[in-house]
Amino acid sequence: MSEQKVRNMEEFAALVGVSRPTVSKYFNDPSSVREKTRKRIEVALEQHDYRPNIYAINQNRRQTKTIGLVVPNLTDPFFAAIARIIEGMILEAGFNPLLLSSHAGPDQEISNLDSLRAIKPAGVLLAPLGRASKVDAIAEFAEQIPTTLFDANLDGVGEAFFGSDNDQSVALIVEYLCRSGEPPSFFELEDPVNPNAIKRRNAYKAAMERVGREPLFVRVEGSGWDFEEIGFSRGRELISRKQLPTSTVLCSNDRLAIGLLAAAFDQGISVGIGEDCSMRIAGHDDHPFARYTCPSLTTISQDYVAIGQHSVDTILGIIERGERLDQRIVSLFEGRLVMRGSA
Amino acid sequence: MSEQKVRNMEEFAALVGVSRPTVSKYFNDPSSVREKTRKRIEVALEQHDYRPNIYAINQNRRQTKTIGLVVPNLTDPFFAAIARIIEGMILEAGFNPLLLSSHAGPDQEISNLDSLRAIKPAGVLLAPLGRASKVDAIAEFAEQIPTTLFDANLDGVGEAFFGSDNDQSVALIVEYLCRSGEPPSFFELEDPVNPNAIKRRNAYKAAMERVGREPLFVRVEGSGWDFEEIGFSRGRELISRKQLPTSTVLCSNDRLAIGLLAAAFDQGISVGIGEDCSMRIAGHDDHPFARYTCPSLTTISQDYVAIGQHSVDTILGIIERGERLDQRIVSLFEGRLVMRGSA
DNA sequence: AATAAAACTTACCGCGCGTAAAATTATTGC
DNA sequence: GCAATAATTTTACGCGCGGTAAGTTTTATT
Repeated sequence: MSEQKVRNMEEFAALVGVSRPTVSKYFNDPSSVREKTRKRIEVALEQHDYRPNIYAINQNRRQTKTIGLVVPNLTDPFFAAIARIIEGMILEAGFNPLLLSSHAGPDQEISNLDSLRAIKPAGVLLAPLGRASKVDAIAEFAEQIPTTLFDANLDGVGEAFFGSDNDQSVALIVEYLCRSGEPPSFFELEDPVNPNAIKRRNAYKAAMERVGREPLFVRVEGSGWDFEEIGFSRGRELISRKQLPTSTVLCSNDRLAIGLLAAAFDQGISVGIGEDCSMRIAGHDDHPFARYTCPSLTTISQDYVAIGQHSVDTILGIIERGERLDQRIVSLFEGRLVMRGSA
Repeated sequence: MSEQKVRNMEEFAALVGVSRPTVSKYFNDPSSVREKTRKRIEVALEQHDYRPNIYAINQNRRQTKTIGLVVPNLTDPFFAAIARIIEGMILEAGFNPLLLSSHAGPDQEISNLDSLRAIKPAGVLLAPLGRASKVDAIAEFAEQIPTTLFDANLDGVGEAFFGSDNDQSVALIVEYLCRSGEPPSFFELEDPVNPNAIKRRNAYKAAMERVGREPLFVRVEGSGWDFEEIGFSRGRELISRKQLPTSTVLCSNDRLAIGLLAAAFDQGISVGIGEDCSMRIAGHDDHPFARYTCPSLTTISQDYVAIGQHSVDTILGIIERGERLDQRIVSLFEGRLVMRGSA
């Protein structure tokens, strides 16, 4: 590696022995220059480790090579896992992912979009907070920058939405629970912020009615994203006061279920499908930790590889074609029943 | 909000009625322009929502207002939590955090540093992978851009290291376990990648010897960051074959402990401090989920607020002064014993 | 070898801002 | 009220690259 420092593309081009525009072409698309030239540039590149100034590049380009990825809460391992998968897909497509977390706050969500606006990304994949989101501001953002939603839908916002088919997945687990024992009650927040929660509530009701059972809701107070804590503290109260209507409980998501499992343990209730168990608990999402709860959690696994891939492909398509979709796409993917020890 | 779109600072300055450089000064430091001018700019700002082009800004600045934050694995809720805290501190200091995850891979770690190099951050906070890290490349990076390490130390790399005092924290929990029952054996990976793991191993040995007990190591095979899985599968084997040397087990970290707890449950072993329990399990780190394991996990809580704050303050100091530290700082913070149900 | 096509060079402009130095304006002391 | 000084603003220049058009050289084709 040469000691000489290359200050800009002009200097680097001189070292290579070609003109600056040729070097510029190379960096935009190495295959757009002649084989021989490419080799020469690449040799020089190794000797001087020059890299174009990213700010100067993006100042003039209409579009950057960045794709924004905004998730509601990175502290939630579920979203951390999805984010990681999608990051990989973006990289594979030759773009740079920029991951931002809204930290469960609508203001932070808007602030993230503002940051992205400043960066002029080619596109954005957004998993919105849901009902807490400032929809108008997000819609305005999506007008400016190609945006697709995933996980949670906001009606009419963005080019597309990819998520889970809660009707299908909840029906799946409700039917399983009914088939294998007592029909479940539904454990959820009284006033959920997440649209999925509302869809699951309705899906549960419909599924129960379909099998001729009366839907029973256990609605607990609690706000925010501290689901484990809510599941634990409210669950403990309910169990100790024997206020649970059934001994089989389907939770609106895995994190609530993890809290409820802890509450049951705390109250000396053994959970599971064995003869000696007095309670069954199921969740939804296949949280990364669902495998290691005690007992391991029966749940629904979302197809987030499909969700991620469709989100990425859609945004890439829009970027390539340079024009928006004629019609907003909404596509839902089926969940898979993951049978474990808890139900 | 006016409909007229402001294209650049020139136009915006014209609208305000001052020169462009004055506006530029305002954005760099609002207090650097006269009160009257500031007010006028701010009024115009509300009417036209202009924002300077971030690429044009950074093209000419020697230093950007970005601080890089690299963690080994965002999928690990422990790091997700730390990252979030540090992000907040960076924001509070008036800088923009850029969070990157190394996804447990040395190549990704280097790739993250390369990305950061392109962005010319004012400073970087790096939690390295540890022994798997490509130390030379990281050291070279730290020469170019002010960098402090946290969580895991790499000898001599970066301006400073802030981490936990494993000697103190492990002694604390070893002494507690010895005081309250059978002395613990130490459950760990045979060949750990994390420097903390090695320090904890040694700290355990020293602490046991100090109380006049023989250190007993349970070393299991397994690589990577899939600690729960390793703890679970290896733990299950050990328990079923009755190969654990003691019924009190101190795990090298909480994630291993979570796996081991699941293994114990799987094998019908009741864990906890009650009369009817036949095993005690403790961890280290106070993982966000440690509160909701069954039973809840007795562990050591790292003072990552202090770790984060010192990391941020140190890098800010270097940035402000514009020069590196005379001497590398190494500062360790004490852990706190968190007594819960498992031990 | 003639021709066409591809690749490259030259020359120029524009992007949106930072920054040092010069010019202006405001403040202070007397 | 006036000069001296300090604070603020303006002038003037540069940053490192993208993009384009016209001209030149190289390569591929026949």
